[in-house]
Amino acid sequence: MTDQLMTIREMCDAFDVTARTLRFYEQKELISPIREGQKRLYTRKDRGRLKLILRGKRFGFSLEEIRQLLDLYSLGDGQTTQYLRTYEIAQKHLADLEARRDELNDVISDLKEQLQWGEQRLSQINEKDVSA
Amino acid sequence: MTDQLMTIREMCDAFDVTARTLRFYEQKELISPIREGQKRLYTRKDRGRLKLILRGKRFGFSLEEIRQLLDLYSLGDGQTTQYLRTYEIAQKHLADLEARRDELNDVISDLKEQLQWGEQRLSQINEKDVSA
DNA sequence: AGTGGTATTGACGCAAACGTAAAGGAACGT
DNA sequence: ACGTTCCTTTACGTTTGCGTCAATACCACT
Repeated sequence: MTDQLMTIREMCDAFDVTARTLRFYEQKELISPIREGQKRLYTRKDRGRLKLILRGKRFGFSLEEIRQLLDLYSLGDGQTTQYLRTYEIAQKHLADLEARRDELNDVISDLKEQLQWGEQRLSQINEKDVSA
Repeated sequence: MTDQLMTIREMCDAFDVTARTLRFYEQKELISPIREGQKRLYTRKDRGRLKLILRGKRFGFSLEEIRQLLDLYSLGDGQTTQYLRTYEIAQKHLADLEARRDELNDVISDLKEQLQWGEQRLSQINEKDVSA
């Protein structure tokens, strides 16, 4: 299985984060590894959550916002009582993400235009250099 | 024209930021409004830059990174000596942005799956309620 | 018993990105 | 002249997200 337990060091190497970071996330209740005596052991679930945390950070979410998002993925076991609310929140998040993607596409288009404009200027300069 | 000059308050209202934020960005040389006596007056150019700043923040860029991106858009006047370096930086940013968009699309797909899964659970519950 | 490697819990430090007074100038109406 | 409103600079405070010791503990060798 992929249910391999990993030490903190293995996690650091695998995800390119420091041990301090992992303990910090744990303190903020973003992940909750098993304790074998003193040592922490990270499960597949922890790895999944960490992956989402790092993703969230890349998109400018605060750790607190990420914690809320993580809760979305951690149901399937608990009662469905609160699920309707969660569902609505998730819908909003989805809309937000899609808006972000659209905006990101716009930014990419703009940047590409700028670069093409720059390329033309560069080629003009090169022509000058050659003809001089 | 849209070359209307705006006061700091008008900017705050238009972009939903505080005056402190605008002054802070100015101190960091992200924007550079005109000075009429004591007061700041923001041009169309300033508004364009602010828009990009806020966009950048939404995607998790630091202000320092945003400053570099802004420099891309503000050439066309200065020397092209440094442009090659800037061009390379821009290429990297572009690749980064496209990777982000792809990742964002993955996240959106995942979330949609989760939601559909949730919808099925909800409809099952509703059936129970009806048959009870 | 000593040495080395890895983990753990504090605790303090720090940069980024502003918030929040404090104190004062400039323009305006009355 | 006075109060009000809007802006200014200066400067200290705060939160987030970790970095960086310091002291301690566990385990494996030798």
